[in-house]
Amino acid sequence: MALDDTRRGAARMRDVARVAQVSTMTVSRALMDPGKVSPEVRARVAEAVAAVGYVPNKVAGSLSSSRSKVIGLVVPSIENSLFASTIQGISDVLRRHDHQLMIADSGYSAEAEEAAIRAFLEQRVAGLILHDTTHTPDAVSMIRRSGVPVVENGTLTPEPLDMVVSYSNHDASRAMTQHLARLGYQRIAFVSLPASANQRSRDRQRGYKAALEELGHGFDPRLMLEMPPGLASGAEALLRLMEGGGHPDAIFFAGDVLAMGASLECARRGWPVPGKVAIAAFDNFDLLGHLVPPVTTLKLPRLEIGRRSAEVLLDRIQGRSSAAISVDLRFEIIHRGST
Amino acid sequence: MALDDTRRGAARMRDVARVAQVSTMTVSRALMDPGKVSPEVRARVAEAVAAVGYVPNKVAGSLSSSRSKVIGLVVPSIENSLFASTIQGISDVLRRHDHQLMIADSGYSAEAEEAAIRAFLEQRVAGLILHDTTHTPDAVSMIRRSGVPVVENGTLTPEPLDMVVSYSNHDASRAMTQHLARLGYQRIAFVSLPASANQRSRDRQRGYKAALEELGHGFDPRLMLEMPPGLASGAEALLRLMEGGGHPDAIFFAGDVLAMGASLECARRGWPVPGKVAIAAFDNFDLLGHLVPPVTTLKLPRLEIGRRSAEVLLDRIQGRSSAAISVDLRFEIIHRGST
DNA sequence: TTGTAAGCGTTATCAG
DNA sequence: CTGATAACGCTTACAA
Repeated sequence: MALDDTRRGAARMRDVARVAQVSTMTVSRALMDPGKVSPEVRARVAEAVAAVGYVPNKVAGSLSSSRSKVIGLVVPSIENSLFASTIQGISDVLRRHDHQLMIADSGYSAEAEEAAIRAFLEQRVAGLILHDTTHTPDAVSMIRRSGVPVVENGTLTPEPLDMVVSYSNHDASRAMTQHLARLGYQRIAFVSLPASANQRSRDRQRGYKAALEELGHGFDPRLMLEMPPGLASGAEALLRLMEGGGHPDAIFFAGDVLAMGASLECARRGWPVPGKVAIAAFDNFDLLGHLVPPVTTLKLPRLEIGRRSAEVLLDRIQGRSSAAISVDLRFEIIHRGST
Repeated sequence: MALDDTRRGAARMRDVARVAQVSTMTVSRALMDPGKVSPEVRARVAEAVAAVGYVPNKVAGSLSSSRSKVIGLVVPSIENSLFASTIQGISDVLRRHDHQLMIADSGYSAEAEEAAIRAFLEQRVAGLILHDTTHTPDAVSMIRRSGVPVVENGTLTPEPLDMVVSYSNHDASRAMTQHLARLGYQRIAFVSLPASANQRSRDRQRGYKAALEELGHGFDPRLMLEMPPGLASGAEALLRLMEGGGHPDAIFFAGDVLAMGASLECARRGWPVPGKVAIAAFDNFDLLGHLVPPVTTLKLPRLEIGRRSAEVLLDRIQGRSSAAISVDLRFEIIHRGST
C-alpha cells in the first residue's frame, strides 16, 4: 500500500523510495542531480515526494557528505543599524546561492565572539564572516584548526585571519579631516567611540591624527573626545567641545549617531551650522542628508561589503578561488550644507 | 602514543576517547551531563579534549538525538531597523539558553517566506519565529506537518498558526487617533505604507477608521494616503496632504520613517509644528524624541517582543508549556511637542 | 541508469 | 559509573 504511512513524524527518503518503487539512492539523485536519473523515474519520485510530504533532512545530508550550506556571521550588535545593511547584503547573496545564514551577536566582546565562533564551528558551518578584527587567541586557533574560510569586514586590517572585505577606516577619517581643512577650517575637533573598544575607532583616530600632521595643524588634545554611543552622547560632546577651551570651528564625528545628536542639539539651541561650528559625520548617508542643514558625511559601502563578503566566501567554498584576498571598497565624501 | 594524531581534519569524539582511555559514550556523558561521570574520568576527558582540540560535531549529535538548538527567524527585511530590535531581543534570550539563530529575509513576499521556511525545516530547526502573519498554504501545511512550534509576532493576529507575541496594531493606531482628537484636532490625516503589502498596515488603517467612527468624525478619503517607505516619501506625503484640499490640522504617520521625513520637511520649510500642522508617528521612540520639535509617537515593545517570542518558544521546546498562547504586549503613547 | 553496502560522528538503549 | 551495539537519514563508492 503505497500511501499507507502510519509512521509518526516526518517522512524520510526511504518512504519516498518505497512509494516511487526505487532505491533511496535514486531518490537522492533525483533530488540532487536530476540529470542522472531517467525522466520517467524522476517524475515518479517527484510524485512520491509530494504524496508523502517529504522534506529532506539536511542534517543527515551534511553529516554524510561533510558539506554544509550554512554561513556563520558574528556582528558586534544586531540592533545597530549600520550592521543591518551589511547583513542584508550578505543575506541577499546567500539566498541567491541557496545558502543559509546564522547570526550571533558579540556585544562588542571578544570572549562572546569566541563563544559564537565555537558554536558555529560545532554546527560545522561552511564559512564564517566576522565583523571584528580582533579575536581571542583561542578563537584564532579554533578557526585555524577547523580550516573554515573566514572573511573579516570591520576594517581593512593589515593582518587578516584569511580574507578581508572592507574599506579603510584610517583613510576615510584622514580624507574627511583633509576635506575640512581644504574648506578652510583651522581647528578641527574629532569625536569617536572609545578606541579601547575596537580597532575601527583606533583606525579612525589614527587617520585624523595623520591628516593633522600632513596639514601641519598640530594635535590639540582639547579637540579630541571619546564618547559612548547614542544621540544624547553626541549632544554632550558638542557642548563639551564648545565650552572646553579648544575653540573648534568644525567637529568631525566618527560615528553617525553622535553626529546626528550634535546636529539636532544645534537645531534645538538655534546655533547656526556651520556659522557657529561646522559638523561632519561618518556614515549614515541617508538620514543625515535630510537634517537641517544636511550634514556632510562619508558614504560607506555597507551593503556592498556584505555582498562582496558573501561572494568571496562562496567563491572559496565552491573552489573557485584559493587566495587570501583583501578587497578594498571605496568610500566617498558627500559634501553638504553643514560644512 | 596519546598525542599521535596524524589524521587530517578535525578531531572526533573517538580521538578524545582514545586519549582519555575511555569509551566514546563516556566522553559524550562527560560533555553533556558531567554529573553522570566520576570526577576522575571527567578530568581525564577534559584534558583529552584540550589536547586534541576537540570541537563537538553537533550535526552528528542532532541527527542522532533528533534534537537541535537552532531557531529559524523570518523577517520581511533585515535592513529595516525596526526588526533589528526584535532580532536583538531574540538573540539575547537564545544566547542565554545556548541556542543558535538562523535568519532569513522574505523581502515582504509570502513566496520567499515559504522558501525560507522550507530551508529551515530542512535544517530541522527546533522552532520558528515568523514576523509576518500571512503565509502561503504550502508554508502552513509544511509547518503543520513538521510539528515545529511557531511564534508569529508582526501583529496580534486573531488566527495564529500556533503562538503569537505582539501588540495590537489596530488598537495602537486607534489610540493615537483618539489621542489627537482629545488634543482638539478636528481633521486628522493618516498616512501608512501600502495596505496590500501586509496585515500590519491594514490593521493600522482599520484602527484609524474605527477611532474616527467612535469620535463621530466621518471619514474623508482626502485625508488618507498610502505611501512607499522612505524619508523622501514622508516629505511628499506631507506636501500632498497640505495641498490636497483636505485641510488637515494633524497628520498621523503610521510609519516612523515617514514621520521623520515629514518632520524634517517642515523644518526645511520653516513650517511651525504644530502651528501649521501637528505630526504624530508610530514607533522609533528614540530618534523622534530628538527632532525639533520632538515628535509625539507610539512606543512599541520591539525588544520585548523579541525576548518574549524566544522565551515562549523555548518554553514549548523544552516542554515547560504546551498551550497555543497569545501574548499581548503593551504600547504607550508618548506625548511630545509636535502635537 | 540503478542498486548495494558502508560509512558520516554522535546519542539511545541496555547490559554489566 | 562505564561500555558495547545499534540506530539517526543521508551520501559516497563501487558494482551491476
